[in-house]
Amino acid sequence: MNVSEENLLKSISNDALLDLTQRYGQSAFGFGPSLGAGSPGRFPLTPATDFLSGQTAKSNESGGEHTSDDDDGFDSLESRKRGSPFGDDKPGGPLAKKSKEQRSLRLSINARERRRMHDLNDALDGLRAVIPYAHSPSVRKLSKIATLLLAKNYILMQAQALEEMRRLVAYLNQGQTITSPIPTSLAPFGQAAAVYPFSGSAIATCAEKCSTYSGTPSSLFKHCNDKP
DNA sequence: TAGGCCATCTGGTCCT
DNA sequence: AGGACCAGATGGCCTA
Repeated sequence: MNVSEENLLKSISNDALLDLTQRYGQSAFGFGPSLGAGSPGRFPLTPATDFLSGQTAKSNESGGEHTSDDDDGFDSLESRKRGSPFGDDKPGGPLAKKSKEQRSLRLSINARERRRMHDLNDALDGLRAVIPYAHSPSVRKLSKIATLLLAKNYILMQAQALEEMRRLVAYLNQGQTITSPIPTSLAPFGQAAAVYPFSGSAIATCAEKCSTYSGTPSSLFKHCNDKP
């Protein structure tokens, strides 16, 4: 991945954070409105434990979700519905010339693989559910690769936010007081503005970001219906 | 219509 | 031996 793509993901994740903040409020991120009156929504802290527990719950769900679809009936049905590229249940298919035992084994392996991929997709859906991005019907579902890249960026940003908070706590523990509102030049929050490279209006449109990173040949903008 | 994304099948490899 | 994992191939669907 090149540098511009990383910048792009940074912009997407920050936009997504703002989107969630606006729709669900700061309480959705695990801290109250009293923190940082001068920068509302700038530091959406999600406790790592919550994030992890949410994933675990989803993982358990998906684990027991597909325990009954490993029969051949499901196999054929799904193959037809999705459009099996090999048509293995047709008379002229590749499995037709194999013995009944081999065919049965192959169908069993196919069903297992299908179930495995479904579990993987369930896990990806769980990841999409906890990643802050626009979940509205007008926005296309994140692709698999975009989901993974965005999740990575989100984790990095959360780690950075946590580090900033630690620094702020350490700063406060030194016995110094901070007047309200917190000046943007204050060290712990100074980097927040650097992370979010767009206007101070706190609502950066997709169009704004697309124009900012217009030189980036990336398919990740496909979810954006607001291109300039 | 081309390209992106996806689901599925398949054979190979590794692990238990 | 059986299951998990992986990558390649293939075809369907959707969008620009």
